[in-house]
Amino acid sequence: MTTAPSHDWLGTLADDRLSQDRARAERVADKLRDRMLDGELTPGLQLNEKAISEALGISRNTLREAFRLLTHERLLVHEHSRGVFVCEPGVEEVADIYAARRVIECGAIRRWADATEEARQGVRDAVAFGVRGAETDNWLDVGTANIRFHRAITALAGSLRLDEEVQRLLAELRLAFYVMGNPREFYQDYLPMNQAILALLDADSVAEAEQELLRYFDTAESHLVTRLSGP
Amino acid sequence: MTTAPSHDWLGTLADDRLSQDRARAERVADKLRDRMLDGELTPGLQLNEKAISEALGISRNTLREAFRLLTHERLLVHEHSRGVFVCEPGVEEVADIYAARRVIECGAIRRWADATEEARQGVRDAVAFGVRGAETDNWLDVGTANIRFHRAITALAGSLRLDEEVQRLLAELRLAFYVMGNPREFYQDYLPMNQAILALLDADSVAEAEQELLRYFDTAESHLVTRLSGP
DNA sequence: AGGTAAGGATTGTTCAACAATCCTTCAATA
DNA sequence: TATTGAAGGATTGTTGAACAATCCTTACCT
Repeated sequence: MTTAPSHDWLGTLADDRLSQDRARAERVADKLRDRMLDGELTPGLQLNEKAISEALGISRNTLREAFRLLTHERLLVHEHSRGVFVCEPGVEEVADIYAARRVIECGAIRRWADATEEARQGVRDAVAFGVRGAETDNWLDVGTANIRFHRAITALAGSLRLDEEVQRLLAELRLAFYVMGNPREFYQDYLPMNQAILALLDADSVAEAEQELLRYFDTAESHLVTRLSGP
Repeated sequence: MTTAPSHDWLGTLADDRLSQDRARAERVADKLRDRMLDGELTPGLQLNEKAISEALGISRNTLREAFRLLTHERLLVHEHSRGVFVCEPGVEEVADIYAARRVIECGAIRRWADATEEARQGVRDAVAFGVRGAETDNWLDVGTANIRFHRAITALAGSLRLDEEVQRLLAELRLAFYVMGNPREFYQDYLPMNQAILALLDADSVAEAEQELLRYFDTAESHLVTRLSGP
């Protein structure tokens, strides 16, 4: 065997290994999840086992395993002997999700002073990313920045399990967001709120920041609910 | 076809339907979970697919689905091409779990006034159940009462998703509890704490109740950690 | 119109086979 | 002796097929 040319080679190798290491079902689940969060697979749609497994060139069993993974993430619902469908969160689901977020994120933001400097910087980075997106009129970035912001808030608590749960909740919410047509109209209101929260945090006014965060939840939830129950 | 004799027949049928409807995998998962929480399947143990599927008289596929359910509950860990193992929570895991519980349960208890009367009664019932267990020297009941208490506290927030997450966290903790030999010694300290918290809540001293809850977390966590990192 | 029976389509479950991977053992070599 | 490498067995990963169970549609009959 010949020795490979000295490159910075181990880094990319580790990445490859990581993606190879993952089970096929997980990669399929990733693919489907992307399609769902992009809005290509719209809520309510039924996913046909035979058609999809043939299209992806995998067996039905493997696809079913991918379905199970996404069902656990609450992105799909499984109805016995009927099949799997893309979740369409209703008003109750949205209320439940926001109740959970209120508890988790408000509890996390209160740890601002105790959090690591790294975690605090994560919040600042998320806001900065959103500002840059707004300046360049990239409203898709503003949307992801908003999600990043709330994940950063959660990370202040320093619990991986909490982070995962919030990630699940946010993914589920994105399925509800599809009813919002214009993302700009939806997100442009939230960026200044995030900025305000960060300013309060940096001024060590944690209690006020929490109040502002609660206001955000109220407006965002009612935003969604009126759309869902409206026309 | 002959008509069935008039019985109260639909009730039992619905039950049957429900239990039939429950996938076989879930029943298998229940069986395995019981064995794990009884301490029969000790942390670190590998679960062999072939042996277990044959012992239970089910197919390997069904067993794998049961494994997935338990993996999602974080009672099992799955290592690619190596198999599934019973989780053995270490010090970092315990710290992570308690960080999450602090955020969730403290956030939930603060909703005492806003919660439904039903939810508040759930907390009282859990404490009462523990008291009864202590009076009759049934320390197993005191243990389950403690778990019930914390689930009831969580339920004050009114979010099913939060309830499920806490249930997962508590199940994971029970795997760590197996290192505690004597359950009585472990739980008898916590019952009076729960009583004190309830008394404060019923006196509408929510902030003090939260402080007491935090103290509980501190003592319980250090209890566990010293055992885990000690001998 | 309403109920019913047949049929096709889809999902549920199991099994057997093979590929891919990991672990152990053991021998060879520096 | 310690390390490397290869062979082998054991376990998991994935697939395809088969059949049962269920749902949905259609067409028919009263």
